[in-house]
Amino acid sequence: MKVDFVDISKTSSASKIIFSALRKAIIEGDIAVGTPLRQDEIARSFQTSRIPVREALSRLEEQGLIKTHRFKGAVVVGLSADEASEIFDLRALLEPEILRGAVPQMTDATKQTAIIRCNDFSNSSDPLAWGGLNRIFHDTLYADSSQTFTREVADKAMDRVDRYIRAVLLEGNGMQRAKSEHLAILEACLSGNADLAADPLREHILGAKKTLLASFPTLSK
Amino acid sequence: MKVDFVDISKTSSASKIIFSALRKAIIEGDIAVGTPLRQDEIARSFQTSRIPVREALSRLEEQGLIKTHRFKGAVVVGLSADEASEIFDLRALLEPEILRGAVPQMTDATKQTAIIRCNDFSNSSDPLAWGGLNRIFHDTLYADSSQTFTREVADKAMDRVDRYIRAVLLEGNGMQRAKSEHLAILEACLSGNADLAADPLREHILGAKKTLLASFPTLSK
DNA sequence: GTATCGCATATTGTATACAATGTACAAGGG
DNA sequence: CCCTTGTACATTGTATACAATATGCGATAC
Repeated sequence: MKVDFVDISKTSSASKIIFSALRKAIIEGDIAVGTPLRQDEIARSFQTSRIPVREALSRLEEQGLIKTHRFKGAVVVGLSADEASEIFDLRALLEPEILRGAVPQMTDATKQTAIIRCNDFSNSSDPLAWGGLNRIFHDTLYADSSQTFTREVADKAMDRVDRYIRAVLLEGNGMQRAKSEHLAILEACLSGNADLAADPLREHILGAKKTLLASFPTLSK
Repeated sequence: MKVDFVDISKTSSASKIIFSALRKAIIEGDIAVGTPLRQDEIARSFQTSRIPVREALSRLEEQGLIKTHRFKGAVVVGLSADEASEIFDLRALLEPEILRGAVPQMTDATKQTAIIRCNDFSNSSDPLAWGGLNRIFHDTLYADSSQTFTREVADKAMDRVDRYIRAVLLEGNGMQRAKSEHLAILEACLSGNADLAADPLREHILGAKKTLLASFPTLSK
């Protein structure tokens, strides 16, 4: 008899499942900014009561992805141009630092994966997948960093702007530019020179910010 | 008739009250690392049911202050020396950047407050108050920064190491040193030179990290 | 017409009740 | 004696029920 053993203690509770699903839907832009999240409706969708839904909403609010008003419910939070700009500046501060720590630790396996992920992104012809592939590539670069707390922070910062990045990749030459910048960052990582990799990453993020801000009026409508 | 009008929509729900109280108790070290948080017990303490308690615990876990295990409950999370070290590095990255943005915006009122807070800290003879006064001083310096997201991140980073800082201020010459370093930072801020202020702040934080790590074996027991 | 009030409905916040799971300890078999 | 197993208790996870509040609409007074 063959059994796929799973650690049952790691199976998710309803509230965690709901949290993850809502988080994903929000950051990917599947639930538009300003959309009210009705507890009852969500509960029915997941076939549960409102209790785990409320716990998921508490977590989401703590992440800043939604905002609740007492007795009035929760709505998806958006960003002003200034807020988006600030978050990109924060990313430009954090991620190069993470990469600087990750590069010296980078295993060959990770390097191979990074190459593949970079290609996946460059070769994808499905615009809906670009946002996810972009994020996966970045995450792979940071994978061997031991700065777990900083990575979590960077992750949450990314969560907040993810949907805007997706939008930007779709217009203008955003995708074309990202491709070539990714390639430059990747090569620096493969060469093992951390400082050499951190700089283009910083420019990559600040460049994305500029592109985003230029088209922001169109996005926030 | 005179009435103190309050915005009732801003009154807190039970879960928010419980969250704030537990958060404060945890970061100030009043609840030791590893302590299990019993829902029933907390609910009785606040005279509520377990529902709002669970929502508060969800928020706390999302902040990383506690960790829950399915069907086994929640415990207060502590830090290894490495993790603490990493968070100080993050603070050393973030807070000087926040200060750099805040100094040019700093109002006279804030400057006056900062002077007072600096004195409050220096003159306090109650060791139990040092941790709080230290944090208030830092917060005052950042008050006029417009980088709200970054400040929130820095706040949460501070939450995670707050209790260790309190411990460090109590031993050795930690307090003496903090006093003089605060003064140097304050003066740079008052002079209006942001770059001049950011550097000693960075050194202040990295110095605290060093002091902390030196006494860490004693602390984490 | 318009402004206010009162009520019906929708929605959230919380208490209570029950089900599922972990834990500790005693009973029994080897 | 040691190991396993069963069982009672403690604790968590979730469903249901109820209370508190918001919202929209029609009635009424002016």
